[in-house]
Amino acid sequence: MTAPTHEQEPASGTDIDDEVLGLLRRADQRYTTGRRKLVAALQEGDGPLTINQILDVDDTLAQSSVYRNLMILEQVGAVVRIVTRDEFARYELAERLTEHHHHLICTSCGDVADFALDDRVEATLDRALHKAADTAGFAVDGHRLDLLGTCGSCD
Amino acid sequence: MTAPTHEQEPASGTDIDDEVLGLLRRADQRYTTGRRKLVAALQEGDGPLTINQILDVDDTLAQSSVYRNLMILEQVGAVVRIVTRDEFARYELAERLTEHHHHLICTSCGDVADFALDDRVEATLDRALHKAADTAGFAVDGHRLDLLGTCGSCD
DNA sequence: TCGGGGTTGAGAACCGTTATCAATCCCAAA
DNA sequence: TTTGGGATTGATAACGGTTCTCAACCCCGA
Repeated sequence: MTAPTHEQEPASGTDIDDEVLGLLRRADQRYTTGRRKLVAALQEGDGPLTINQILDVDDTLAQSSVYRNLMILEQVGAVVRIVTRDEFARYELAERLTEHHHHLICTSCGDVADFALDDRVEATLDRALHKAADTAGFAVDGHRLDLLGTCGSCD
Repeated sequence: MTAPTHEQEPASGTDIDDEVLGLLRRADQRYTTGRRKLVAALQEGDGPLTINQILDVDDTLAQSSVYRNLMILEQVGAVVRIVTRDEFARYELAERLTEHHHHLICTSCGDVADFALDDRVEATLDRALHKAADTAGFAVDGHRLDLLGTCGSCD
């Protein structure tokens, strides 16, 4: 989502929890058990998850709480909300907690997987984007690049 | 939306109408007055429009008909539905009727404007994307690149 | 001119999401 | 440890963008 701060090693495991804890604290929010389970569920998938996918991963979570906590985690900067083609929103951990990446969106089943671009390509892209934005009087704070097509399991 | 078929000159004015007419005919659909007005409204804006923006441009159109006809025009390949950040979908003429381009999405007011990238950048990007998609067993049929930031009028 | 299938448009229904609010939990002070 | 009180939870109602319904209308062909 955000322009790459190249080579910020991917925090993993409890590192992510620490980071999320800090982000929540900064906003006078607690890192409750439910929120921990939510973050854990998001770490599971290899791409952004819908609410239903989250509830499938952990059926001890309540739908309304998941919605509310995802909203809070997004405001705090720990989670990003993504809308693709279908009617469901998807959520994933913010790049500050993972790595800069893009999405493979399957136009058949709607599933979304992550992928990364070569750093060199990413750099030239970033340069071109900033130039284009400047001429349009637009202040960039990130870009979003998705690939549309058919995933392996839909062949 | 679709990978660039470089240098297909932008059909304009009645050319677009002719093209849309053909697309509709091929699906046994008529190009009625309402649909013509809809296509005209989409040509107005310099970016994808929401339903409300369309109704503002032409208040003789009925909301339910606009929704239905946009759906039909999308199935036929004349229009593309776009979802950005907010809760409103946006619609624009398909690239086959215009030109390959990308979107400047203002995270403040939600407005969306078009912009194009240098052909050279577009080409290297396309190459890198296809390579990435191949290794993921993904059949590409297009990409989507958006710039997120603040537009001029929101400074 | 007439017949009939496509199209229209006002309103109802749908469904993902958000707001509500009483019950519960958890931190901090005593 | 106990207790008070504000944050959090979760079942449910409300919301709103979009889709569906269906009678009235239009338009093309015979």
